[in-house]
Amino acid sequence: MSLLREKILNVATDLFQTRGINSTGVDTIVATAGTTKMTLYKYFRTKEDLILEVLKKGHQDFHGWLHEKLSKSTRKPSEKLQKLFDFIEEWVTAPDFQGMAFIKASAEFPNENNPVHRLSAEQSRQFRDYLAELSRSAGVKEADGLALQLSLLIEGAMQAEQMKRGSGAVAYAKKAAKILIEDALKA
Amino acid sequence: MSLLREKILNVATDLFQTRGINSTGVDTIVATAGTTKMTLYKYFRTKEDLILEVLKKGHQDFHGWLHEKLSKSTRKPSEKLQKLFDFIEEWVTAPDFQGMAFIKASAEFPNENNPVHRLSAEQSRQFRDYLAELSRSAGVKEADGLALQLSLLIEGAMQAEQMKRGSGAVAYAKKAAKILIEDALKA
DNA sequence: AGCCTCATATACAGAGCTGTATATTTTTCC
DNA sequence: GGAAAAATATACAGCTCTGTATATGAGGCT
Repeated sequence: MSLLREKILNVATDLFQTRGINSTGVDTIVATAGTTKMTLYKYFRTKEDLILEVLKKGHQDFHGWLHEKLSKSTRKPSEKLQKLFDFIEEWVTAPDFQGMAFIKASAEFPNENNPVHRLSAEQSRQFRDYLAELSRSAGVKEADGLALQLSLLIEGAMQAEQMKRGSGAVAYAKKAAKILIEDALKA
Repeated sequence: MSLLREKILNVATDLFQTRGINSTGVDTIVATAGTTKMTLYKYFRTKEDLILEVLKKGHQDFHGWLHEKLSKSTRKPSEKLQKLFDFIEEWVTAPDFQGMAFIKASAEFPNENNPVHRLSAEQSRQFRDYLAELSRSAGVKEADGLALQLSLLIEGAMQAEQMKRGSGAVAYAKKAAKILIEDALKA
């Protein structure tokens, strides 16, 4: 509804990624968004609330994008699993990719009781569940196991690519995934 | 040489892992170490210096431990690659494991020009080089590729285990590694 | 004893941080 | 036009942070 709220969310998303969450003050956020603290605190109760909203939006964007891409690409569940890494590659090698929000957030808030950490862990689990669902539909018996392995490759590649752009990590993750998927389908 | 310097390093290592680097003030460090800021700044020029030293020590500890374990386990290069994930599992499932320092540090300092980020990336690369060396000695043709894939699994598993202790990620990483290694040896 | 190095205690400057209070301007809607 | 709502400008309280300055104590060495 509110343009300003969205603007603040987008600016915060960008700044958190490029400078880190704890290193980004609300003053910087409102200045970049071209508004004031009063407005920010009208839409978000605290900075922590803003962080949580940024995480939620980021996860929705990623998950929604991926799910739509997969849906449009093919209807056969077995092919979806094959296509998966093509889209992951597309996502990760996009020029504005700067790391996965929930991975970084969990590093900045290591305490397991911290709300930000909890949400990050929850999102990581949700993504793994989605991978398990894909695997199960594709006829993989040990779907949970494969899902975990694929998530390690994906999150590892995202981590690697964030640490050094153009690392080429995703291409190798893709090859590894192909081998693991084939093996899991045989079993 | 100095006991206090070591004490500060150890305390900082622990606090950085459990609370995050940016969220840990030097006041907290010296209070926990049972000393004062004057002493800390005698041994470390700035907090950034301290962070860099903590990273260096952490990496040396890990790399030294792993290399010794591998050396003592077997002399055959091909077996080393097989044993690798047993030791990784031992390291990661140790009760005091709280994530890999250089992974977290790169998330807290995303700017590629930041010294902390640079050192983190450097350590990540060094570890991958070590894996490539192991792979090459074991007779793997595409050693760099396998090394990258294994590093994704390892760093992904470390990330997962840090996010949620007892996730069992390492066990599945191990299985995946076995498949990938076999495949790479065949090629 | 006297010296010298090491560590401590304490205080503080200067900056940045989150969150709020107050007052003013702009927009919206009838 | 005129009232109600939304956004702004500005200031500030209270806290935490890094890094330094100053003055004091404690232990080893000759």
